[in-house]
Amino acid sequence: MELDARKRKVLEAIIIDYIATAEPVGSRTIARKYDLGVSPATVRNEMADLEELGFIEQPHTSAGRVPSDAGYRYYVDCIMERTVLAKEAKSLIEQSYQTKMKQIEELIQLSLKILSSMTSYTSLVVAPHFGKSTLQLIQLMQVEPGKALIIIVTNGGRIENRIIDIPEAVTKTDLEIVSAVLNEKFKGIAVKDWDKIILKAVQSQLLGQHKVFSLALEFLDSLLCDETEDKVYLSGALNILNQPEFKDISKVKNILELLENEDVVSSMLKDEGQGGIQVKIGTENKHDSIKECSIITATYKLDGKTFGTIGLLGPTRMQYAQAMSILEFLTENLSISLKRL
Amino acid sequence: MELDARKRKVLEAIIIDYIATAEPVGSRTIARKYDLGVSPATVRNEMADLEELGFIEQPHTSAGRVPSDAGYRYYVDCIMERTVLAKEAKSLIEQSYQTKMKQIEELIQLSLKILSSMTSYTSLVVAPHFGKSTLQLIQLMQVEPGKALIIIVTNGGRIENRIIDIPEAVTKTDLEIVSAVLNEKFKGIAVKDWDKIILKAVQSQLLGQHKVFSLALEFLDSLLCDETEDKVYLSGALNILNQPEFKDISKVKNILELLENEDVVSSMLKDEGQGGIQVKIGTENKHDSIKECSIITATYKLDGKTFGTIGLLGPTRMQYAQAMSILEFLTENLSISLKRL
DNA sequence: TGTTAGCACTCTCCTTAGTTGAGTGCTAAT
DNA sequence: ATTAGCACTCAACTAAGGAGAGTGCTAACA
Repeated sequence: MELDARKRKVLEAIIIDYIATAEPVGSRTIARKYDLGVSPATVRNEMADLEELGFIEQPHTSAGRVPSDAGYRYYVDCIMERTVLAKEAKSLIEQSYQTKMKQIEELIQLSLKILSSMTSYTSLVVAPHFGKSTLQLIQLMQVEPGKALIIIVTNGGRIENRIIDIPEAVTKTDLEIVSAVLNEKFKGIAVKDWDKIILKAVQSQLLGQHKVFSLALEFLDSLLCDETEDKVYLSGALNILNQPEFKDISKVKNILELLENEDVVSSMLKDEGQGGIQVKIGTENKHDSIKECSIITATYKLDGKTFGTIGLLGPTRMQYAQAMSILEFLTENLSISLKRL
Repeated sequence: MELDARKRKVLEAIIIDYIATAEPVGSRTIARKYDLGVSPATVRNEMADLEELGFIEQPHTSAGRVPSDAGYRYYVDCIMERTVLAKEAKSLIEQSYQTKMKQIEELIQLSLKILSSMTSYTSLVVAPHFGKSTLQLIQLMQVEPGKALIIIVTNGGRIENRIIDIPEAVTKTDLEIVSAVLNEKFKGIAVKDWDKIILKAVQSQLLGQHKVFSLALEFLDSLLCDETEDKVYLSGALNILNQPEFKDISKVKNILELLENEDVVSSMLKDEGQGGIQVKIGTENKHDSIKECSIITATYKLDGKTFGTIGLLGPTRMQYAQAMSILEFLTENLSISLKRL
């Protein structure tokens, strides 16, 4: 759909003003504040056209106009120019990533904090499927007679552990043998590729030797089941409370409840499609409680492969240009930092 | 302070009714619903006395009465009888603890979920000071050349780990030697007793032998510093949104922000004093944002010693009797389950 | 033909005034 | 000591009357 230059300018003005004020925008305001060099009457005519095209709406007859979801969509796709981040903002992000971090989780948490504090929106991460990681180390050790600690380390510094009961007769040496065998079998292999068949095969092959093998394999198996779900992190959820559109407590409640449900958040973010920065505006979201929200998502990489999704949730009246720029720049930095781990 | 029987009955009726309805209670309601066998006029006289004593208040002249913090206090201390939990409630709790759990954290999270779902209040735990735990196992292992994983296990199944950089020259055997020495030095000792002096002593004693020692000790030292803070868990924070007294979004915001601050939550709960069940009502709380809330706390034990605090946060208009009973019963069960770990 | 001034019209928001009803405190009778 | 009766108070609701912002339409203008 092509709009002539003036209509674009009017639509842009309405959106920018509404994003800033959260108040319906009138023709006078536009004519004055955004010098289009035409009278309010002309603007009114343009507005009538824009309304017919579905880009703006009137809350009631005598109110100004408010952008519709379609309006925001057109703005994001065809009008908006990505903000060039101020040097200070860039160096703020870069410096935050300077601190040494040893765990992938810390990096993610840091990124979320930066994002939500810079944008005042809620930031979300759906962290990598455990299955995509490769195993770096698996080790069993005795904690006390009858109890062993089993620990695995994957690339990116993710660590999982559990204490398991073992027969009292099992010695440290036994545990070391088991560790050695498991390491040999699984090291360097992506967790998702330990599929049940391999696990079973190893299990039957080794079952005769030690009960411990089967317990360890049980743990690995449970990881496969439990950790098939993505892990969800979020930060700045309370920022929602600052938005005037959510002064109504029941809306807030619905959204916060949605955010507590990891599956839902995960499905909200994961719709990557192309990669790059994605924007979902208002009703483009599936879940009812966030039909007045927009979500901007980006993906980050580890070992060259797309790993997780990071997103920003705000009202449809969102600072798209700025938020997208920040998210883009931050995602780059995050990917670089992950590489260094 | 002694109240005569009828005043106590009137106060109790007011509190029970207000807890149930969140509406100011009038004399007529009391005379009718809670059969005291007297007329509203008599009740009015009693109410005037109770108001003078500071146990109830009038929001405005022509409204009914509302309990004051002092009123709740008197109710909790002198009038209320602890609810006897229904069998179903008890067995619900007991059954929840039947599932096998291997980590102290899982148990805590479970307890919180039970609490907040049974009471509809927000439940909180301030988890044991790391320093109180004793070390069960410390182990270093190589992840890849130049990187080692250091892991410690304390009683109660708490596990901490970190990946540290080590000189490439360090071999697996070196790491095992270091592990062995550290185990020997620290095993069975409470973390808080690894004070800096001992750490330093060990450090200077061993520094000559391996760089790894000093790195490992650095980790232990950082645990001492970082983990002096208590760990805070919470569940059901959104339950606050259901209370009519918090329909005002700014109050909710203040409270939720308070709950995000771990130090504050920790200071809110830790005021154990005697042990047993403690109640802090309204303005008895130090923090302004929860001056309209009450907190019920209890402590749970591990190895016979008081370990952590578990609490319930709700409006001052709280189901004290029921909440206290649930909390008490659950705390017992939690302590028993911890023993089994 | 596109732009603009003018104007009547609409509709929300705010204020004011009146009404209702719950609940009190006081007084006098029991 | 208790209670019935009554006048009084005050929040909450309703209705009515501006005020103001903004529109759409028409007619004049470049």
